[in-house]
Amino acid sequence: MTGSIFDELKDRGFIAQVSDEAAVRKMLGEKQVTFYIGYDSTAPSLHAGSLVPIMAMVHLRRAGHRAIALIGGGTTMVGDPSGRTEMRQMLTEETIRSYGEAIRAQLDRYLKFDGDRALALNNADWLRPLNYIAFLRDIGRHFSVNRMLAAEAYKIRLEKGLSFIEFNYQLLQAYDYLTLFRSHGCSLQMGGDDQWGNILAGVDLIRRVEGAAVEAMTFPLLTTSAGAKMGKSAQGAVWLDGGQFSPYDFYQYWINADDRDIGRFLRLYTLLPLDEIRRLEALGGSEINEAKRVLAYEAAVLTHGEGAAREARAASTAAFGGFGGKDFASLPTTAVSRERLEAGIVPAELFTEVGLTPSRGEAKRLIAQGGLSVNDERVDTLARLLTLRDIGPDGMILKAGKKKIHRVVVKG
RNA sequence: GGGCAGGUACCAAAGUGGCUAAAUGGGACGGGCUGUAAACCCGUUGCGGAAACGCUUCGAAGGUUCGAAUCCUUCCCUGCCCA
Repeated sequence: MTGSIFDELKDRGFIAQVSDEAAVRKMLGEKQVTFYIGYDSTAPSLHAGSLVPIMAMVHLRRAGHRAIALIGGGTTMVGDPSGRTEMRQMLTEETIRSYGEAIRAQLDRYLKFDGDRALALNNADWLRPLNYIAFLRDIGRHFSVNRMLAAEAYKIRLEKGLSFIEFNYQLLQAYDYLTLFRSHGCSLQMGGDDQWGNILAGVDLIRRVEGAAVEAMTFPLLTTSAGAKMGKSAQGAVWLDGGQFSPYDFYQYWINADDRDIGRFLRLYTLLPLDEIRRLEALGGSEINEAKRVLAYEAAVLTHGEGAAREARAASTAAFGGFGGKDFASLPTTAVSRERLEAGIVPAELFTEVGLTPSRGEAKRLIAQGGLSVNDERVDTLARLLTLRDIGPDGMILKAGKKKIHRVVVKG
């Protein structure tokens, strides 16, 4: 048991609000605590925005505590209105189930579910069978509509519209906490700061029903220094699934971080000791790129494993570094048939085909603006055909803008 | 259930019969400068086409018209007020 895990989290910037700081510090320092974080199954993969709660679980688990990752198979059917301007799209049961499984598998990579110190549960197991009337009488009566309506989380929705189904979300989440308290002795719930109200509702419910004191803690909702939401890139969401967002792109996401974010990100998204982080963030000028490489590599190791992280780093160095090994093999690559290359392909077609541009029109626009290049030579005419001759020993390197790179090789 | 106001491109928001692929702002993207950063400057921003031009888009479906985001009908959805 690491006595100072609470302070470690605090120093790393993980803590936004705590129900009772002294009590939480004490319990985390004295005994094994069972804590939980819920993940709703709204997408087939988690993205970089979920990394903070994941890292918090990793830290706590390493410190000897017991982690419960709660897959929201039941709550996702209702949809959390907190902080949203509109109602979530309703997903089918089947979709929710498959998303939930994918997310569970993803979390397993960080938490290593062993059924003892780290376990994955699904709230569909206890929410689905609920009886409406019984639930209203046992649980619903403890909730004050007046108080709920006054909550910040509902403010926007009271202006734009809030349906009854969503209004129930908080009760279900509170009931989750109660259930985990009863079945697993769970006494700490964490989540993003937008979950504060929902989490406290659970704390209250447990106090009223069980007369027990349990705790709550939230993580800051991060934006980048440029004001963007965490986890959005030019390519869209920064998925943690390598199939949806390649390790190379993942690595690049961190490399491209704003200078001002480096220290913060190193603390949150790597397990490096604070001393080392302080050294890295002190680097000035272009040397800060060294810190970015460490951040990108460490983050990639945690999410994609050491091998993939190495490859991503090598590809990145090859594409941008100038010096060092020319390891283009790890760049995202597409194979094109020999026949088509012999005939020649117009750039707009090939760039769009490999996904560097969303449409031919966009590709043409970029050509007109000097934004496309092949083997580092600017494409300045729509007509220039790309052929076998453009394929070098490392293939043909296509670039859209300065940062989006793709490699084309001959098929077979 | 009744009354009123709305649903326009990624978002916000103009447009009320042809000059509108649709003003403006934000966002995003590209170029320049740099350090694969920020700030700043310039540019682009429906799809196809080298272009001429064609095609699809203004909640949905029908209709009027030479011509519709704009007029009519029905339907779906949202907000406000009343029940």
